[in-house]
Amino acid sequence: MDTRQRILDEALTLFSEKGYANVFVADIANRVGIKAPSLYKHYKNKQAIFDAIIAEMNKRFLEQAGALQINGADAAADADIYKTISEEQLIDLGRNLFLYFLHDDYTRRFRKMLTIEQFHDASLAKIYQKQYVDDPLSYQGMLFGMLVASGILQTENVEIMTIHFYAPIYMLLVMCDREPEREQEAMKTLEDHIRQFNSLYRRDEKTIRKNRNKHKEQ
Amino acid sequence: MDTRQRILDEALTLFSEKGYANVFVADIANRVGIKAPSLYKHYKNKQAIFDAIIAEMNKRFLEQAGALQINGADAAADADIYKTISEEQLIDLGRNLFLYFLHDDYTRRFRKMLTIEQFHDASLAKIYQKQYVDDPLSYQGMLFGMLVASGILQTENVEIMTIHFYAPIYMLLVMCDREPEREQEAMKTLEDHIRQFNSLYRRDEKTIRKNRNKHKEQ
DNA sequence: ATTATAGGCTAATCCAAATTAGCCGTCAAG
DNA sequence: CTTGACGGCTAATTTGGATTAGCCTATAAT
Repeated sequence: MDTRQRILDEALTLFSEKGYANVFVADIANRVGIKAPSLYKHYKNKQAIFDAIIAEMNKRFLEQAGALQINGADAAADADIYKTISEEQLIDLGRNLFLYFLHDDYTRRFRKMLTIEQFHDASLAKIYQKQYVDDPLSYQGMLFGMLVASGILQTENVEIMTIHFYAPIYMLLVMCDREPEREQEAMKTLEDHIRQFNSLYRRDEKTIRKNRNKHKEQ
Repeated sequence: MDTRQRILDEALTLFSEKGYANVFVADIANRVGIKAPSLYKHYKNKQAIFDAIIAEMNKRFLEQAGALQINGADAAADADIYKTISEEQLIDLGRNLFLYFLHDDYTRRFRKMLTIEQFHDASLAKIYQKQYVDDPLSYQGMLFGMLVASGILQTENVEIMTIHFYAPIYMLLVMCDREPEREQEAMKTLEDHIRQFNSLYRRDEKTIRKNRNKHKEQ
């Protein structure tokens, strides 16, 4: 990794721990192994480092969105994958989402930084909201929409069902950001949550039979 | 309100919008209507202002906890109140919780400040977690425990049920902190959420009958 | 070989913001 | 009526930290 990139990396680490205003240019330089003035060979000033981090995130984010689009286009195939999704697979789905967000180094640091900086600037708030709330809901919502369509799950309102799935994951995630020592507890809760979610929303045989009867009556 | 108190008040407002490090002592003084050096007649330094805010919050918080204890002690009476809770009353419960957290000026500013400062210091993280996650869950959990005991709601796991109730409220709350213009949307979602929660967990007549049969069979 | 560029360093410089010094008016207690 | 504490002000002072100036070396291109 070249110096220019290492600066971004170390700056992100520091910003995510202390917030922009509490990080000194000299701190960043130190971690990179150079002196503060040398930073200015790479970035115009401190703000430019922050902006570059946001820009890089936007880039990664677009790539990721592109990847998701492909999955979206391939919805039929995805639907097949999940057509027979078991409780254990559902747990895996949630656990993977959770652990990816929690442990992916870049995602985690970026989220913590945005948590601190979100009120400085409406645009940062929007990025946070999109990346850690709206987009996961929209992606999961698409998935659950398919599961409902194929009769695995049942609900009158897929969006609310998706919130019921994701909101606990989100709450546990931000809990672990602030109290990492509670990760074990969070994993346990996460699993219990998804089991209960599954038993609440899964279309069981009885219900299917009941619905058939309803059809006959009409 | 005396000057000493007004300083805390204005400081909290500013800290909640910009974070401690981005607020200048002169900003606080300005809003109070005095000059920066005069602040030092009331507080030793900037940090002491922050500490006093935390101390005051702890005081208010203990009072509140005391009040809750009283309710807890009076659990039998509370149980009566909720024994016949309707869907509309459940929605009110959630809406009130949500709107209190969102609109109570002190709570809102304090929460935003802690959001920004939580990673500076583990003790701040703990306060946040306790006040906006653990305590609401524990209080709601107690309530739902009673509702289950009195046969209004049914579940195998009250804690998870409580998370299913509260996590969406929490997620909508922090959404409104960062994008206040989405409050209307959040209120709508909140209501839909609770209706669906109600229909998922309410022990309906059919189920009661089913359970009676189960008893007979045994 | 020469030169230009990239990227590092040390030693200023600059500046904003916290804090201190020291003065003054007011008012309540003696 | 006078004195001392309270709380305000202006004018320094201090300081920490961002940024600039100017120099040096290595390396890559001509």
